[in-house]
Amino acid sequence: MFADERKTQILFLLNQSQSILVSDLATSLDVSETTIRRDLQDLEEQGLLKRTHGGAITFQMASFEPSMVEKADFYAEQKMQIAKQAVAMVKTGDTLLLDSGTTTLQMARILPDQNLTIVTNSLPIGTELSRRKNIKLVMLGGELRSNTEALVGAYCEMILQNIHVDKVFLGANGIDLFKGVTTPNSAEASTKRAMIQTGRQVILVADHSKFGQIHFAKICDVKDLSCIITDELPSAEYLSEFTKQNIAVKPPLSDAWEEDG
Amino acid sequence: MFADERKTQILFLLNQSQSILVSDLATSLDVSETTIRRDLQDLEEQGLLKRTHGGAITFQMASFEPSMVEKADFYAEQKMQIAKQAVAMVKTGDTLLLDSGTTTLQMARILPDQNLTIVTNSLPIGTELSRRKNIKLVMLGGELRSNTEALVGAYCEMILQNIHVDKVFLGANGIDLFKGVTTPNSAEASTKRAMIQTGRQVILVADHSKFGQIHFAKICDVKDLSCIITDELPSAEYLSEFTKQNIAVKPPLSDAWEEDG
DNA sequence: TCGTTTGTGCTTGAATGTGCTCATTATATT
DNA sequence: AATATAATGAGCACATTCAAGCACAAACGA
Repeated sequence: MFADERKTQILFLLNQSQSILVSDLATSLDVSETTIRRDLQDLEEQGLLKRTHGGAITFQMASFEPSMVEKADFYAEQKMQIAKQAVAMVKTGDTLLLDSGTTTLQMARILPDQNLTIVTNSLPIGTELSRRKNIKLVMLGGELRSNTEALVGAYCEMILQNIHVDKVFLGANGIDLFKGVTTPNSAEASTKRAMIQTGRQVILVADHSKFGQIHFAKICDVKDLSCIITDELPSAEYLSEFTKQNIAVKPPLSDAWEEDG
Repeated sequence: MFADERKTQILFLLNQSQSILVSDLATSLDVSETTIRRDLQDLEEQGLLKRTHGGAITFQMASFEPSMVEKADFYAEQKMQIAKQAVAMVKTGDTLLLDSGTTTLQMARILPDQNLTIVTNSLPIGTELSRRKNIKLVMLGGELRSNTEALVGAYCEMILQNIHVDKVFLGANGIDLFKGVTTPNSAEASTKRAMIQTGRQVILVADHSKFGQIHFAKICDVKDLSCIITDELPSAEYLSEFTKQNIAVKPPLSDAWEEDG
């Protein structure tokens, strides 16, 4: 039996049972386990299955996303990476402003229960943090936008004009070198703009898909940011511009960084 | 079964019941509880579920989790009666202010999905109403008091000074003819006082146990109320005083009432 | 024939997955 | 508020599986 025949056979067997053992394959195909492992490695590189310890499984078996998780949020894992990076910037005693958004919500979830003051305009973030003992929570008020569960408007901005925080963690839908940071809704853009005014450091959290996107309402220019946390380095063009404007860019993989911006 | 298969299975089971026990998972997946805990830890890190003591819950579930205050509520049934009475006073198009508290939370839950504007300083009420399509929600901002999940303080009152509503539904801990309406916390009392200023009609929702009680911080005099909704008629002394001051008293059993006060 | 390439199997140290124990912490009970 | 009960996390031990390097053999072209 040729190697390619064997690989086809492996895929056939796998599709029947959804998961399969290296040892079983070795027995039934009458080759050593080493050979099977090499085959599985090839097949995984071709994206045809997912290896596990002791065997392999189909992608349907491996991926939780499609039907399982309610929100078909494809970037859930990346957002968690970004959230971890962001949380790493937080120090005990800090006063933070968390904008509404899924990434900042993840941040709130993994925020350590240390002495902190958190300001937010996001209802779910508020609910999440309301149970924490060592976190002092200040909600911004205002009208609720139901799509984003964010509070916006004049009342919100009225409070923002009266506070000052150490770090603002901002979400956005698009980042473009020329058009700046943008979002679809103008009321939210206005609120986000007010948020930027309240913070010494403005940190944008955005996955790589946001680079190059442009949406209706402009929030600010790229130069108004102190730091961008993302999951994948943007193109050299973006990077050099960020460097020129002294904006720190933090992808999740690296470890040590300076904490200025 | 491989670890990844097992994790997929965990998510599948979790999505069916919204919450799940470590012990049940260990039994049905035939591994030790230690292993299940490790799986849950991984899944939590990926942002796919929220761990609790003894198991895990979905994020949707997490925001519904009843607060401590609500659990230990002996008068739940009475409060539901009061809430029904209160909701009966609401008309389409009304602008309402809902104070924080378990009775007003019940109100929010049974509020018909008609054209309404609701202002509230309660985080759980906000969460409850955020899903309603025909209700425009305005959150008051401010610092969160963790016992009551109410927003209080200067920022809250700043917004209150800028709004006006048709009806204020107020909660309190004590009602006494001489000492007035009282609550244990002075910050909340101050906020409630500001609420009273914003409304044409001030409706107090309070079960019968509150009559005669006096707490630390005074909110207002009895005469400042337009209406009291309760579950059991108070003593003749109270009733005659209320009548004298033209305050409507509404126990739940009766049906027809005039809607002035 | 030789040297090279390709496929396969073996060996070994390292990595991974799992379950157990026990001190600590969270929750429930009184 | 104090105690009892249960759940957790950290560390350890054990078994299994893996990756990488080496060895061997068959296939192939010169």
